[in-house]
Amino acid sequence: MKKKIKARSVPFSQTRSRHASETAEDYVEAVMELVEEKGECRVLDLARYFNVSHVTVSRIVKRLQDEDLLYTKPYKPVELTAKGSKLAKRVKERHLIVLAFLTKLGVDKANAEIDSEGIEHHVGSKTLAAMKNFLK
Amino acid sequence: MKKKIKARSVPFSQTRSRHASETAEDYVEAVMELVEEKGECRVLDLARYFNVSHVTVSRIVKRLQDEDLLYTKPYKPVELTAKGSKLAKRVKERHLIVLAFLTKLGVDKANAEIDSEGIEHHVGSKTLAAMKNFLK
DNA sequence: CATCATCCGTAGCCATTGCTACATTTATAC
DNA sequence: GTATAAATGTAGCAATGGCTACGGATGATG
Repeated sequence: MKKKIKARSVPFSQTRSRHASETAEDYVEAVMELVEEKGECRVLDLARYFNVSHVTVSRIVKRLQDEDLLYTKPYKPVELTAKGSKLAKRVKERHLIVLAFLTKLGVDKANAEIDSEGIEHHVGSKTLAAMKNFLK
Repeated sequence: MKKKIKARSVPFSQTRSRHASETAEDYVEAVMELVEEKGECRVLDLARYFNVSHVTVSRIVKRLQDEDLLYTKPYKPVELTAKGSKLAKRVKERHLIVLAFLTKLGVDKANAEIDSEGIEHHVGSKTLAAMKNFLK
């Protein structure tokens, strides 16, 4: 009486790389925000933003530079590449939609902000469209 | 003209432990499902379920046993402890609510299943309540 | 231009979650 | 009961993201 195990679809296939992608999304979004807020984005700004040490930031920035999402030189500010900027805009737009969606759903501001930051990475295009539609 | 960097609230404070908790939630839920489906849950069942090697599963099972969520002995099936069972029920209920919510929102079944698996871990009690309310 | 605080990089540690390769145990078949 | 297949464990490697400790670079201030 053997039953086939139904493998979970996409989300569980590559947990580690998924997390890395989420990190990338968070970082480009943060860089964009910080540049808007104060003109430039330093490693320490990101460290404070994410509540991690500057070492962690610096390593991740290095990786994202290898992925052509960020650009920086030693002791210089962090900037978005064209690719990073494009991603950041998409991420931020999606974030704002999720936030507005949760708010309209009746979630208070504080919780909507917290949950939207976690949820946003898992909202596919179909779900995003449905949220947009709900907002209209 | 220094601006204070607004630190992001909870979600970014402890990325690693958050991911570990998500893993715990996924595993207890999977064990519960697999036990329901085929009477027992083996390491290899979980490996197929999550599309990872049995080695990865076996190490995680060991950790979750240390956390008193699972119980097993070498070469024996994996079972939920009372604590694990309680968590699994909560997780599954939340999962089903998120899935039903996305479906009612107009997302097709396939995408609702994919996205709900990612979203569920980030749905706080307030957001969950709002989703439940929407379903009524 | 020297000093000093701030910023950033490097070294090196740990935990988590992937993996392959190999060993061992358990169960099945003959 | 023995051989074989399947399941599980163990060893050891890599990538990612945490950290502390330390040292070098930058920039502001006198």
